[in-house]
Amino acid sequence: MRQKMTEDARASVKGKILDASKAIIRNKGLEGLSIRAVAKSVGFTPGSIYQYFDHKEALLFALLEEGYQILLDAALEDIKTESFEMMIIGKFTNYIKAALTMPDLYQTMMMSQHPVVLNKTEVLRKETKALVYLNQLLEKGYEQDEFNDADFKALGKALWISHYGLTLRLITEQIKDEAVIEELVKEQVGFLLKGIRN
Amino acid sequence: MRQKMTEDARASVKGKILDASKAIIRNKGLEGLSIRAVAKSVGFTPGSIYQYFDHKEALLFALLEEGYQILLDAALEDIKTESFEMMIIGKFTNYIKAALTMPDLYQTMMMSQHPVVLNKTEVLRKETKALVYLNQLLEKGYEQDEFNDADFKALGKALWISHYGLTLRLITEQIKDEAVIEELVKEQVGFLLKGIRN
Amino acid sequence: MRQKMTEDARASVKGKILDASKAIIRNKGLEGLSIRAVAKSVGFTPGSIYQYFDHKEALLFALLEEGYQILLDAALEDIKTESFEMMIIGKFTNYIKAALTMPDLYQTMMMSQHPVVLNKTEVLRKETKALVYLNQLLEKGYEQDEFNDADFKALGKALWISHYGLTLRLITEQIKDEAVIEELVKEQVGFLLKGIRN
Amino acid sequence: MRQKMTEDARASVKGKILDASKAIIRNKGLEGLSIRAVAKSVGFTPGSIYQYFDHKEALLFALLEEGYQILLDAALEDIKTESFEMMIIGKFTNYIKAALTMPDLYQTMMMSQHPVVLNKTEVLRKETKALVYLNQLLEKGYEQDEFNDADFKALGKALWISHYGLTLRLITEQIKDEAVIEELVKEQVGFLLKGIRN
DNA sequence: GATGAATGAGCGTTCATTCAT
DNA sequence: GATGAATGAACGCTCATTCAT
Repeated sequence: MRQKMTEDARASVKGKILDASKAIIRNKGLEGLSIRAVAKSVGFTPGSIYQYFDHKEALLFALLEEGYQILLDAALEDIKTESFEMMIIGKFTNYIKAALTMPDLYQTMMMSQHPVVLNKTEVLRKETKALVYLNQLLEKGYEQDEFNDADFKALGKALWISHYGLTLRLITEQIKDEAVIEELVKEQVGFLLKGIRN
Repeated sequence: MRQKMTEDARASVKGKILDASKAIIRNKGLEGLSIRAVAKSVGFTPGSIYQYFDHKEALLFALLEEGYQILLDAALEDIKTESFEMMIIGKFTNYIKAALTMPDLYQTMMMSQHPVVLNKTEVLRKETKALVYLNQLLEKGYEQDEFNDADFKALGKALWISHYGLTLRLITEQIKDEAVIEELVKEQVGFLLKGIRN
Repeated sequence: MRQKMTEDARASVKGKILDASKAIIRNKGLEGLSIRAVAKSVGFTPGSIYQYFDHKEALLFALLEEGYQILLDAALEDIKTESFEMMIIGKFTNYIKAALTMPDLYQTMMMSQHPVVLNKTEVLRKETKALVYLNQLLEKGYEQDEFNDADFKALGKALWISHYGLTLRLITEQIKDEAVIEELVKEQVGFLLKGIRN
Repeated sequence: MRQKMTEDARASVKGKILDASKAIIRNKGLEGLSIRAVAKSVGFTPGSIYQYFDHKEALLFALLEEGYQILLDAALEDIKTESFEMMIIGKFTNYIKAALTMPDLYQTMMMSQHPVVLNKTEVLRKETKALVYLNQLLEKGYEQDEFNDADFKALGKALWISHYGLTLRLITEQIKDEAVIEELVKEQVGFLLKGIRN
């Protein structure tokens, strides 16, 4: 019982550390994230952080893990729309908005070559969960006569890669206007679905 | 004459420094690039590097400049093909191959928010040279009846963003097999042009 | 309690650092004072100094602060004398002796144009504590009929400036003989008070 | 003959180097004076400076030499006044104004402990030329009944030391208003001569 | 006489990590 | 479990000076 409470406490402290880290990244960028800075922000001393995370890298991992969850949630969140195309557009838009709340983290995660991270983000050799879900959407669109027959797996991948490029451009070019973003998503998805629309 | 020889020598040393820098980036990543490491690699004292580059940033700039030129050359290089679609695919493939020879540099360049760099890479608000060129290709395809009427500017942008996402995925997922790459480009471009092909 | 002990230890280490710094300045001059030199002298790694002082400047500030206190104490120290003139001479002499124990520091402090330092040393636009105190002495001398009426504020300032010039000459010309110093102070003060002596 | 022309040319180049150095000191302070900076400013390369000055120190020497001459000229310059007191005040004022045109150099010169420099600036053990001249003035003032009998040597020294302190305070406190300066000199000299005025 | 590339030594500073308490 | 002092290794950078050309 005591054990369990301790576990909870541990998790809660870990959470505090992660939150502080995210705030630091938001304000000073990834290079601003130092163990010292995190410790100071949580009211700890540098050494104490190591009670919760073995290395700085472990902390970063946890951060990426969290970030990944947020993105996934954004993509899976239910959306009421008239058409599958609108739904896809809506989901991508939500996903992008989520990514834009943590640009540095998003870039780091999506470009990490660490096997554990890659395992979740890889899209060319395997499939991300989000990608699987996207394919299902396309197939349902076909079943309900919104789309023509097509190689939905390949199309889903093309859609994903396409929106990935867009997300990174939005981050780098610091475009935050939501209307503009939605318009860009619409265009990008529009061109890709143009050939299969009924 | 003497002047010019000196200029040449200078340029040659600069080249050596840049080459060493690229090698370091290739082996240890961008964070491994330190003035000390470069100096050691070319057999200089750290201070000597400053005879050729004012700051570390200046060295990085030169590196990006070089990289940008290589990419541009790859994209503009003449290609003999039967169709515009094949040409676009060929050019993207060449561009991507070039990018893959300098993955860290490519990422750094394309994600840099430094105004001078951004000025060359920006694509949402402005247009890169490569993008302008791509649009011309599409229009010519239209004039020669290969493509339907369409918003070529928007389509060009969509193509560019799409291949950009693909390039970054190839880098991150470390896919180097040229056949695979060409196949992926073909697919990606294929979906985008599907709707306007005659 | 534990807190306080730590505080003490900290202060003691800080003291060690300051002492080492003073020794270095004494032996190699102000330009010889480097974080590295200080660290080596106290048996630390350069980085460790930063646990106690945020910048090199902060270390220098602390040094000046200490020096300033020593000077002030020397000037305010009680002296038993028959006359106010002797008291003034005695105080100046003490002050100068104190300054001569830390010549570089004294010069640095008195010539610093840093606002925080200047705030304590400025004498033409404002008044130093020592100067205020000197004026009081002169006025008491007037009340007790040792001095004539005069513009005591201006006279105090003249006395201060005068002894300041003397102190710097003693430092530069490296005169350390206390008898000589006292004689010089006597002369200098003597000429300035000559006109108001009763 | 050729030899002589070369000597002249040498001197002229030296002069150019000295002028550039002074400009640098004026703009960036003494710490801004680097061989590189001087070389750049004269259109030379660093190495060339060493053809004219053996070390940086030699360059500094020459600078001090020049500065000393300027101060001396300022002090010896003829002044038409009604009284010796006014003349002394005038000469000190001129001297101070000259010093204020080269504050860093003045401080460096007056605080240098290098024997060659000290030989010219020493005032406690020996006498500067300016000091000898000041004593003559005081004696003439006595001969012409403006002043009482007194130890003129000591008084001259006191005057010199006093104005020296004032000059350094003016530099440090950055007071440049000529009216204020003259007033301060008047006061300072006034108090010292008060006791011997007829 | 001038060049200017190169050295060598040094500077202030930062940071992940360790470990005795 | 937490502390926080200390390390050790690195970083970018500056400068007086030398010397082959």
